[in-house]
Amino acid sequence: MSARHSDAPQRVVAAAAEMLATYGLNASSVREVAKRAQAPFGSTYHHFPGGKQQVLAEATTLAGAKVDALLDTCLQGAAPDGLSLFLAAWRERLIRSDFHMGCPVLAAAVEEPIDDAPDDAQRAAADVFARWEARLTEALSRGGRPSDQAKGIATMIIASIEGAVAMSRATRDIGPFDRVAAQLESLVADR
Amino acid sequence: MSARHSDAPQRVVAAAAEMLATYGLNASSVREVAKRAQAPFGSTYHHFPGGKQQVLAEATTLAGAKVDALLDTCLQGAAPDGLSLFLAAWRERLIRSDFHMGCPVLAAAVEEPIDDAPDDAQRAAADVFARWEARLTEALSRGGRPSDQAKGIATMIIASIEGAVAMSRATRDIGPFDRVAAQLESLVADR
DNA sequence: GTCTATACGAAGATAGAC
DNA sequence: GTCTATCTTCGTATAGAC
Repeated sequence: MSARHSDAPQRVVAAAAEMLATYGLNASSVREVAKRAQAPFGSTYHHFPGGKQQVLAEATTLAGAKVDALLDTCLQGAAPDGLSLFLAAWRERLIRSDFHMGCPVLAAAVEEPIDDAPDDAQRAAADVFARWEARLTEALSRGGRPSDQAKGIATMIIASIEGAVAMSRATRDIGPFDRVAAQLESLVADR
Repeated sequence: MSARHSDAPQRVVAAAAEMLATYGLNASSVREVAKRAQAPFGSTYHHFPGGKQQVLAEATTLAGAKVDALLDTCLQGAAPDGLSLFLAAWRERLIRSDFHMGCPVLAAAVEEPIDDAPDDAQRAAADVFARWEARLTEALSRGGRPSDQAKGIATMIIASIEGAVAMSRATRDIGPFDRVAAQLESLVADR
C-alpha cells in the first residue's frame, strides 16, 4: 500500500505543527518548515496554493485533531482517571522537550496578522478549542455532571492547562503545571 | 517639571507592549513599534542598545508591572471581591478591543527565538508570572487560606485567565472567558 | 508535476551626517 | 545626542527550466 503521491505535504504539515509549538506562528517560515520536513521549498506552493496561511492553518487543525484523539483515548475510562492520563501526557511533553514545546494551537490563537489578512490559523484554533470543549463536556456529562456545570468545567480544564503549559515553559519549572494539575484533579473529583 | 530628555523611549516601550498583546513577539518589529510610538526609528538603537530583545523584554516587564499594580488595587478588599474586579477588568479589555488584544506577557512566554538567542523577553515573562503568583498567594493567605493551598489556587487563577483570554480571542466569543470566570469565583469563594 | 533560481519587500542593525 | 540613509539577511511568493 505505497502512497501514489509523495507524502511530503504531510511531513510539511507535521513539521509546521512542531515549529508552531516552540517558535510560534510568525517565526514558522515556509522555508524553515520545508527544510525540517526535508521537502523542497519550491514544491510547497504547489501542494499548498494558499501559502503560509494554508500550511499553518492545516498544521493547527492537525495538531488539534491529535490532541482530540488523545483526549478520546484518555476519556474512555472514568472522568477523573482520564483527566490524569491526559495531564500526564502533557507533563511528559514539557519535560521531554526541556520546556521548549508548548501547544501549537495556542500559538495560532495569540498571534494575529499585522495587516488585515484572513487569519486562517486563528480560525482553525477556534474550531479546535470548540471541539475539545465539546469532547470534555460530553465526558463530564457521561460521568454524571449536570450539563450546565459540565461545559464550565470543560472550558476551565482547557484554559488552565494552556496557561499552565505556558507558565512552565517560561519559568522552565514544572511547578506551575503540577499545581494546576492538582487543582484540576480536585475540581473534577469534587461533587 | 518637564522631562530633561525626551520621553520617546517610554512611548516606545508602551507601544511595544501594545503590539505584543495583539500581534505577538515576532511580529512586533522595531520599525513598526517606533512608528506607533511616533518615535524616529534610528534613535531606537541609541536608547535601546540591546535592540529588539531589549525593547520587548522591557515591554514585557512594564506590562507585567501594570497588571501587578491592578492586582494590588483589586486585592485591597476581600479576596473574592478583589478577584471579581480583576476579572471584570480583563473582560472589559477583551470586549473593548473586539477580542484583538490578549496578554503581552503570554506572547513573550510562548515564542522562543529560532536560533539560540538570549531570549530576554521570555525570562522577563517568567519573572512577571512569579510576581503575580506571589501577590495572589499573599492575598489568599491574608484571606485565610492555608499557604500551601494558596499557592496552588494562585497559579490556577493566572493560568486559567491566560488560557481563557486566548480562547475568547480565537473564538471571538466572551463565552469561554465568562465560564472560566465563574469557575474561578466558585473556587475562591469555596472553603 | 517537481524543484531551482530569482524577484521583491521588509526585517535587524549600523555608519555617519547634522 | 539625534536621526537619515544604507548594509545585509531573510521573509513570501513566483517564473520557468526540467
